[in-house]
Amino acid sequence: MQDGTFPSPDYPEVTAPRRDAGRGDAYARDCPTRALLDRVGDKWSVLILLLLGEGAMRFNGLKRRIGGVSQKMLSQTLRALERDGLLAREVLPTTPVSVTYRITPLGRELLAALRLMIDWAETRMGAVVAAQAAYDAACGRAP
Amino acid sequence: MQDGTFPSPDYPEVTAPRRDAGRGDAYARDCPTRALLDRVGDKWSVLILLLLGEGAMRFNGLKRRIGGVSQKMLSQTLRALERDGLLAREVLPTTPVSVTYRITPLGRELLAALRLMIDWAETRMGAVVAAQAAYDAACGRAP
DNA sequence: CAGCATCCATGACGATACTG
DNA sequence: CAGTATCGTCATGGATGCTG
Repeated sequence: MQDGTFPSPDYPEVTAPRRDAGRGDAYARDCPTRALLDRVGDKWSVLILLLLGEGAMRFNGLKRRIGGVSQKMLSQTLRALERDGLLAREVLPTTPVSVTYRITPLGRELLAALRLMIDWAETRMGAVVAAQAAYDAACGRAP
Repeated sequence: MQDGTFPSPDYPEVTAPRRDAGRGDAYARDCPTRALLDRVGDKWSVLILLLLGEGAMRFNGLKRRIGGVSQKMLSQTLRALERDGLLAREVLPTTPVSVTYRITPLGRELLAALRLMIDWAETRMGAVVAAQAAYDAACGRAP
């Protein structure tokens, strides 16, 4: 029971989050960077790209490796990443069908940029956590 | 009417998004990287860091430059970034008070990593949009 | 000027059940 | 195995009004 229109109720739009695009915002937010950050900021995309960076995987393989993702979110995120051209989906005509997901060159490019962020996080989030503790000590419950 | 407990209803937690941290997730999601991606993925943080990268600014200055942010989100995001140690808040005792926000060295580090992502987006999001169009043409409404 | 408090709409996400 | 469909929840974030 589907009339065929494409975007399902919660289909993630990548190009334009459909804000007030008419306004002349000083710093436009429907720019490519915002779209990328939306994708990268969601819960599973980066995890999936990281895993597929190690090698191609099947649906349930990903599900097991991630462990904590619902199959709704997994398939939804995979479809979005495929649509973005960041990964490729191959259907092998076995019985039952097996589907393999593989990162594309474009996805690998993004992953490289992503890894710099990840490296920064792993070396410097300690400083961030320390700053948070200092902030909370000073303002949160000061005597 | 506030009993003094710190986290307000919608206070952004950076360290742990309060998932099922008890589970032994194969790929833990309450890692520093996830926390960073949550911050970076929200709507205003990156924009604010970029603006403050150009120079210190006041509250309403930021609000004007961004144009589209509510002051709730602006102050909330600024407070979170300050708590993370990514920017500093200085109160000048003028009349009325003026408050200046300035990026910290830590914030500048993050901004540098961020800029690589932004550069990637600006050069390669064209390819992503093309992939989306191809995907939609093939699956969305194919004859 | 620089915020905080409150209400409310949307939508992201998870749980569950069902299919080829 | 690899999904789709549906429903409920809860957080995100915008609008509005008030304060020092």
